[in-house]
Amino acid sequence: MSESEPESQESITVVLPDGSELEVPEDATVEDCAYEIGPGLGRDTVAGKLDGELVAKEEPVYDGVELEIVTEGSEESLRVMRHSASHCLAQAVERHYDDVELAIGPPTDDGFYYDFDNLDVDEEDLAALEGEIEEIVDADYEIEREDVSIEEAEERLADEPYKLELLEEFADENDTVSFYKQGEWEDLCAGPHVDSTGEIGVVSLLEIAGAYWRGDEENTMQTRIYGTAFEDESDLEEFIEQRREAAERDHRRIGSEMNLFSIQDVTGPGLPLYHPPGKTVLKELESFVETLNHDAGYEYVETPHVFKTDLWHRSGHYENYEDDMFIFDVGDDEFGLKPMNCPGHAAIFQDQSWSYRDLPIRYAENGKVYRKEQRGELSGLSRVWAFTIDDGHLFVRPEGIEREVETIMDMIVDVLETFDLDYEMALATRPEKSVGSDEIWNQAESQLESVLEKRDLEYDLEEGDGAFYGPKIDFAFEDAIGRSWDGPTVQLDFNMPERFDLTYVGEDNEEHRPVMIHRALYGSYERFFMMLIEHYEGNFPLWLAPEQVRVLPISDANLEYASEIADRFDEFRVEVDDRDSTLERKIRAAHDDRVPYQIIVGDNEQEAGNISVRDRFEDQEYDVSIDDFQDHLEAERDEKRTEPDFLQ
RNA sequence: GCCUGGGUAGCUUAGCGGUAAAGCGCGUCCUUGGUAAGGACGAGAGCCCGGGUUCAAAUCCCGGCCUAGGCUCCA
Repeated sequence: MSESEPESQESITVVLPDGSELEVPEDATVEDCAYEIGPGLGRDTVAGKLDGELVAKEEPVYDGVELEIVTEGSEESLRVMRHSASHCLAQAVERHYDDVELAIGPPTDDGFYYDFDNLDVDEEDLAALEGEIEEIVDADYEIEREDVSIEEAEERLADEPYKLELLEEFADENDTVSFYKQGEWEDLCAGPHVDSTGEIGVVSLLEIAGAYWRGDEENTMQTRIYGTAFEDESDLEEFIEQRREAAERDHRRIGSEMNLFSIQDVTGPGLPLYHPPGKTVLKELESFVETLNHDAGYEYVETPHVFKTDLWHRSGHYENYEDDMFIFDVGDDEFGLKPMNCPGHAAIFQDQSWSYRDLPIRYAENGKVYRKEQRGELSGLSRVWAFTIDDGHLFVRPEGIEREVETIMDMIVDVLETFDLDYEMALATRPEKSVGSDEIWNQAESQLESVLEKRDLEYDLEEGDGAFYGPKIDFAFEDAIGRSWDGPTVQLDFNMPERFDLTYVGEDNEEHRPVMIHRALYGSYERFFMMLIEHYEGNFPLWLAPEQVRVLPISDANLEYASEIADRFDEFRVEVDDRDSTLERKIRAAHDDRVPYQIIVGDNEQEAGNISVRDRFEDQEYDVSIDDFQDHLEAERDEKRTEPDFLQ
């Protein structure tokens, strides 16, 4: 920050990213500053960032601001270029269609969109619009910025009701607004933009979607056209390739190919059916947490899928969650499918009296829950109506939070590392509206913080982002192609114990209120399973693979030996490919079915009493001893290694 | 819920007013094959459901169901 030197009327100070300071005249713009640093930088300037906010290069700087110059080739400049591309889209649309009303057209993380009202297009029209955009780019119109008064803007936007609505809001804070003009077309826009349409690289329109004006379903539905733009063709091709790769990992496709699960019309939306191979994977996942739970002193409980709504009134779910619950009448009583497992567990705890010596109590359940998400939100296994949580609820003394949370964190880290997932943590603290005393909040938060500090790992502090009933630690992890997912959580709850009037008798022989901890290691099995399918592209580690080994006899003269071998490996999920087919086809099939290991047996193996082994990386080895391979498989499975590594 | 696509054999898709197609998979047979597709034949489809238009509908229209992608990273 600037020193206490006397404030000059003629010059102000801006702070550059390296911490150095630059003196510039009072009315200097971002671009002026860039030229001040160097003429080369001045010429390359696309836009600027003032205190982190992206602005046009024409924007004036102010005293003490942290200034960053955005130049060509930077990520920010790509955003600027895409924003300009969205203007070209709007220009093209207005050339092709009459009476269209413009809404907004910002850049996004991987492209841009523009929203229009009164526009009727379908996907076949996109090619024509792309062609028009190309012409606009080729015409190389200069993009001119103009600051005009509010009154002047109102006149210019007389035919644009949505723009007028926006303008009204800006009018409160600004005397002037900016327009950007290219050729015959102009738009109310804060910018920044590139200097001319010729600087826009290659533009591609992707899809049409509906979008509510300002995202509010009370408002009219507009037509949104999504597109993207890149500096050059090869970047666009790479982008399309990435989308193709993501599509190839789509768990719905792989799930159907591998016969993992189905979601059928007759059974209803968002209600997945797990087929034997899929349930095999789930069972492995279940038994993994069961081991962790057992080691950490959890006891398994089981609660029904349906409860009288009395329970949901008591837990508060009915009041807060009614629209998302499946509720129905049976005779004179009202029942509801459970949207969460915690009330059932609280009811179990409540059923007897407890001493401080009994605590902590740790209940676990693979509990299926039902939430009536909006139909349009449902998608494969990632958004469903019925899903299973590897739920755990702990009832602890307030001073015992730290110790328990520490154990839970160990379990979570164990899980994430087993699947080779990089993760981040965040601590969410007390929001404005909350229940519970200052004392308990402070005590809880400081214990959570202490757990995080001890790990010596970085974490984000999300102040005020906790639930109203308690603070929490959230995990997020990244999959094999860099996508980020919400992961496990540890959540403290001061509310549920109140609602259920949960107590334990302390050393002082007085009744005390326990704190409840909600925790899940996977979150929901459905979501985690989906993520694993896409993370591994269906190539599960040995311990998870629905079929672990396939025995391929070279000819049917070796069928008997093949089944003998299969018997030797019957502690694994092993199949014999006994179809009348060539070895090549059998190998191909085993590959397509993503089996980690193939055992190949022909006359040579049969005579020698050994096997040939091939893995999914196409490596192979002859004359393998059955015992050696068996030992290896056991170790690979039990250590939950990620890749088949016998031949690696 | 709302917008835009889509729903045809177990799977992936073609056909888009005039006799329902292909590849994979499945079955039978020939082939007995040594490291990513040998060959022949065959079975398999209320073309999502309901209504309408038409001499004629998988195809066009209306309604429903399911499904995919969207539904303020603020001009």
